[in-house]
Amino acid sequence: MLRIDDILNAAVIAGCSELFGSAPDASQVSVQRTRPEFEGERTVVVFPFTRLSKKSPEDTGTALGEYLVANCDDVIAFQVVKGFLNLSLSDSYWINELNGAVGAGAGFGLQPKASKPQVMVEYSSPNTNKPLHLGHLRNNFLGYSVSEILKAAGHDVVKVQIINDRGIHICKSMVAWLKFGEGETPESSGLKGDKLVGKYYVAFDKAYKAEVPDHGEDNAPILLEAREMLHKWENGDPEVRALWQKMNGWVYEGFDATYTEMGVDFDKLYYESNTYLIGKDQVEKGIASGAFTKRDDGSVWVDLTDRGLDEKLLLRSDGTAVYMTQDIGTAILRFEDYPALDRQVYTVGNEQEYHFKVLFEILSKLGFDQGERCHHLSYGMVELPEGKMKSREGTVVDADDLLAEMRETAEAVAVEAGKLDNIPEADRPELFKQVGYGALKYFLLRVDPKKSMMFDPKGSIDFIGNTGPYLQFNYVRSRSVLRNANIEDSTSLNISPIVSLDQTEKALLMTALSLPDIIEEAARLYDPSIVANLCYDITKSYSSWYQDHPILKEEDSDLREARLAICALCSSAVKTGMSLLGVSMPERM
RNA sequence: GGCUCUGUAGCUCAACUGGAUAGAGCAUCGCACUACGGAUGCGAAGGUUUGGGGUUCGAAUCCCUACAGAGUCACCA
Repeated sequence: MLRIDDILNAAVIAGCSELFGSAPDASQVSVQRTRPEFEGERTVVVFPFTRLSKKSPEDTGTALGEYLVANCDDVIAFQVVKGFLNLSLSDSYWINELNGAVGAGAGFGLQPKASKPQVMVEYSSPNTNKPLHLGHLRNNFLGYSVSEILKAAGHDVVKVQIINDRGIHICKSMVAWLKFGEGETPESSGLKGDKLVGKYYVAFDKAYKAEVPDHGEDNAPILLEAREMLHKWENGDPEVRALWQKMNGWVYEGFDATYTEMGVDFDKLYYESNTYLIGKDQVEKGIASGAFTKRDDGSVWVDLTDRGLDEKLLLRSDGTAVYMTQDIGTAILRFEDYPALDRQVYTVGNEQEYHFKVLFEILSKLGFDQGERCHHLSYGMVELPEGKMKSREGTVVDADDLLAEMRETAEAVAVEAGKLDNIPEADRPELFKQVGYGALKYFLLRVDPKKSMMFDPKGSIDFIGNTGPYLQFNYVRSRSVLRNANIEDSTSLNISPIVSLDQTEKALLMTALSLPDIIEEAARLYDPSIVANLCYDITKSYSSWYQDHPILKEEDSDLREARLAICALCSSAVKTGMSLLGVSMPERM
């Protein structure tokens, strides 16, 4: 909240106590921004106090308003409308805030580094035989953005992913490559490694389906071969392991290229082939401590019915691990790797909500108190106009294709608008990425993560209206103004306290100044959409203000300086906010 | 069937977590126009917040209920 809000909160409580003889509970005090159609900037809702004052809302508001004007230096006037007490703050208050924020420079809105507990964020974690698609883009952008937001809020963040590099699915691709591949490699085919392996996964499926009518689903020869290969892999067969490493290597090269394009990164990688066995020991410990129970058939279960959940299998009767077993092991491994870790955040689709509820309960049951602080960053599916993406129907939107399309669209729009004359040839590819990827990231992140969202590939993404490029365009314009004013370091701007600001300017300032609160809230809720919406609010207000408030042409030098500062603050706040979404802002476009 | 989530303008999304007359963008129509960068700004039109009850000064938001959609409830991952 704004600095003034703390003061107002306290003053309202003190005022009630003095005027009405008893103080309201802190939770009853609500200070919010005044709606633009009314005079003033901050509003106190007075209904809760009528019980104390035993007066009408209007009289209560008036009494409180008079008290606040008398006792708070920055409150210069008030107005009561129905049960709402609207307060006008002094120009000097806003100038002070503006000076403070501009003085903080690029650090405005950011908490000191590592001033809060260490958090691990897991995201991406793809299957290694399918290329990345649109759903992964939402996952990656979300995970990356939440990591950046947590950092900005002062947490030390460790970005990780678990790579699903073993199992029957990998063996399927390997079998198909041996049978049909004729030694094809990324180099020989010119295909990206992940695409090449994906191609053989599809080839396997095709061959398998052809065999099913004659042999049945469970006895198709090619499936038996894959199972045989999985056995060999588990027994460490050197040839199988070598092939496995070769093909996974191709996939990683392909994925890395895509991650680089997306602008996401990881501090540490976990591989399922290294962690899939470690959960069993933890399950054994759980049996010993009484957290889990072993049944007569040898299977192991956890009973969570007292927590409103079900019983869940942790080890099969033959002693082999299930998915949950691995996740328990991996989670505990991570707590061991990072002893200071306060919690883990898992960026995984909402179809696994139940799984993570169970996982966190189990961690608590095993004595890890971090369990109750862990968070499943659950997100909804990205749907197409014709419904869900289905590989069988060929409606999967490939990540690399989409990124390329965004670059091309950015270029086409720039050419169409005749914007490239002043952009050196060498800088253009980078610019098209900034604009194209900015549009895509903003589009995917401005929606509340938990909601499923609609993506229309044919309509593509607009570059006007509430879009990434609109924010970039206004950023570029404000940077241009600052350049023309020869302002290299805006922290040196210092606004005279005698400048008078109009209502539009105060409202704009109020919006931009809320960046620190919004970052904190977004970190608390693990929700980048709040940051995206703030960036839009600032930009929209800025653009409207810019239209009829001359900056460079303003003749009053104090006012000119103040407007330059507003310009600097808005552009800096939006740049910071957008960087938390993984969107980089061009200087020219 | 049990549990979870969602339902807001023609479409895509907001609404400070219970506050004032529910706001933006797109699309439609109109206005500004040699613009400190027009990838702009302003305005019009568009709503019984899925229906029905309830709680209270006050509900898109909380409770109950009906309806619609999604997910989940595997010795799958």
